[in-house]
Amino acid sequence: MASSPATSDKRQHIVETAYALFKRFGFHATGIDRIIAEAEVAKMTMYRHFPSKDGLIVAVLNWRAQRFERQLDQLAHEASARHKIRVIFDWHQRWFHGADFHGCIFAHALAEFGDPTHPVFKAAAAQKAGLKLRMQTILEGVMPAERAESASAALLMLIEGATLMAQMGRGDDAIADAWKAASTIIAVDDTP
Amino acid sequence: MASSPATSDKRQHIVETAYALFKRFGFHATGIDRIIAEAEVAKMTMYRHFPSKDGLIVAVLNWRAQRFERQLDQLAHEASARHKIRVIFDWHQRWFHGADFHGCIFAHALAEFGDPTHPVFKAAAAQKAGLKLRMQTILEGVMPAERAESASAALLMLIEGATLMAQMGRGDDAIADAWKAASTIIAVDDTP
DNA sequence: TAGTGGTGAGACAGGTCTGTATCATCTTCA
DNA sequence: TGAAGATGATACAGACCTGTCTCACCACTA
Repeated sequence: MASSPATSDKRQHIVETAYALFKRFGFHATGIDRIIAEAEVAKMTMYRHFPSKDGLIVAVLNWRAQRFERQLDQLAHEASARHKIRVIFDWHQRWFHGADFHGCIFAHALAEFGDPTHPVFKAAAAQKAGLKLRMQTILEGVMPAERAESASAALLMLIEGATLMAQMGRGDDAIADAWKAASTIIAVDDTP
Repeated sequence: MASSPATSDKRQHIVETAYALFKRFGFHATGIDRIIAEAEVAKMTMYRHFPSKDGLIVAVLNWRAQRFERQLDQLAHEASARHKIRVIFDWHQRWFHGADFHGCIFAHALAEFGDPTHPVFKAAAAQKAGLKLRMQTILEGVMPAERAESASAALLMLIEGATLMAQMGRGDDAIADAWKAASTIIAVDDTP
């Protein structure tokens, strides 16, 4: 092999450990020392795999975004557009009920790195754009492209808003109300 | 007077200076030294008015929430519930176009202080609850209480989501799409 | 056996952070 | 004039931050 398996293992272990700490305590509040202590690796091991803390954050966000996309891909077996959207909302409902739910790490990244030119900002914005594009593509099958564009934007806003509500402890009502609104949007926009 | 006017002036000046820095650079990334340098006050002056940095943050959030409520109060002169909600959306549209718009500072506070028992978290959550209650009260005049509860939750999610989109540079489309969706929600829920 | 690459452990530099202490200065009002 | 309170300026402590450096260790391989 080009690289030994132990190498990739260490790197991935650091990414997942950092993810758990970032999402719980935030990016600035989580120090390198805490990450390497929790991951039980030497500091130099971390800095050999990632150029800097910001580089690690970007790697964490990209890994998390890919996992998110993969999970939705595996669930996308429903026939109708309405059901496909519903599957996405259901995924969020289950996510809200997870033990270690602390809000959306991408939204948090946007909050802590407000500069649009910053790599962390870009990585977080890309995840949002990906989710919107996914829903837009689904809706384009049942409505004009222009309507699919604005409807998918509205659905994304509902999901983001629901995630914020869930972080404040109202996850159950949030996703139910969001789906009620989403259902209305799809139904109205679906019938020209 | 009980306290000299200069006292309140200094305190308020610190609050507004800290607000400008917090919303632009975040809470953890903004140090006390930078706040007092920008405000041109001594460090002890700041610590005489606020018990700690967290105390200053809470004071900033509470002041900003009160200003927000005051601004909406002044605009709430429309007759119909639909127009009253529209006024709130319009306020956000103007906000998005402001020169120093960097997203919602309350959402950012929730992101950086994830502990629900933390005073900063509570102050931020209170602002969201206040906005929802305002819209809920408006809607209760034209629909059953139960529907007003879930409709106001959906409207809040749309606003929060639109604010996130605006932070990513899509403010114009965001508020338009949000209002389109909101209009549908109000219209459908309005006719039983 | 000897070399090679990944790793662990920890010291270290240079800077920044929050919060406290000290003392001089200014304004205000009696 | 004199007292009192608010403020400015600055030094300081103790902790934490990111990132670099050195050296020893271990597994594997030629």
